[in-house]
Amino acid sequence: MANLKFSRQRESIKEYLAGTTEHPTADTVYMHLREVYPNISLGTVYRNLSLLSNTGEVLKISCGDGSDRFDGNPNPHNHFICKQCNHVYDLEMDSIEHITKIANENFTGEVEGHITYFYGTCGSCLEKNK
Amino acid sequence: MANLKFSRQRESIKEYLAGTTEHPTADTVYMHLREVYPNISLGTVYRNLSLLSNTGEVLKISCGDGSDRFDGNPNPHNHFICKQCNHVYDLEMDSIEHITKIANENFTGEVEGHITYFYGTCGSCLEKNK
DNA sequence: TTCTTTGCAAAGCGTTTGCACTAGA
DNA sequence: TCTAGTGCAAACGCTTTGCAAAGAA
Repeated sequence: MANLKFSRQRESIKEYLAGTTEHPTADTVYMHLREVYPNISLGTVYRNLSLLSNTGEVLKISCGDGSDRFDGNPNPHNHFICKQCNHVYDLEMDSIEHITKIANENFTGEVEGHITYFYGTCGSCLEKNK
Repeated sequence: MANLKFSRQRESIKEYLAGTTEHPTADTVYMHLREVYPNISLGTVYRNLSLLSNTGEVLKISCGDGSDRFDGNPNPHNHFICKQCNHVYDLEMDSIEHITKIANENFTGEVEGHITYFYGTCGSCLEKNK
């Protein structure tokens, strides 16, 4: 692809994402980056986030409820979205990669993979509801 | 919820969705409805589509690539999205509902279900690529 | 009549883009 | 130097919304 040059801003975005498990939106990333680079623009954040998610260094989570979220952990793992507080959690669970094979069985085409989001109510919301 | 009154437009939207396997976007629905109701507005289409997807009569598919798609088949089934032509196909495959149980095993909260989209290359795109 | 739905147009929201300038190699 | 990245602001695409008029019960 194109030549990449170092950029403080991009580095800082990667750093921030690597250090949080919060799955922030682009706007949240922007808010945090502004503490370090007060002049950074939202456009730069978007440009770098899409660049990083294209190279696979960052994961883009499109849960279809408004804005996309980003995950600094590039290793394959699953996500849980709380219906109540909308928080996104990482799931530590056994692999479900076999479902791709199941999908392939009766399909005239090539199923390469899948995107799965689990939903329900998270622990702290269950607690609040009591 | 609220009281529902009959509406020709809503009925026509349901009818159109029930008669296609194309998983159209709101705009596509609008284009088709205009052939029957030339004065129908995009707002009406959006209002009815979200109403119908709330009651469960219609399925909303948010694949995160721009616009949402709608499916007139309310029975649980899985979808395949072609990376090349972006078409959405219904998958006839064995149930994968057990993955919800797998997700629940080590999670402090309540996993109720999941949304899964399979992706890859569809049959007709594979054919074209030859 | 009463309350829902409509058409229209404007606004909203997240995201992308054009451009002149800055900064990394 | 040369090219990639930046800040800014405007534009974009999809969706939602306010409002007065129309339509169903």
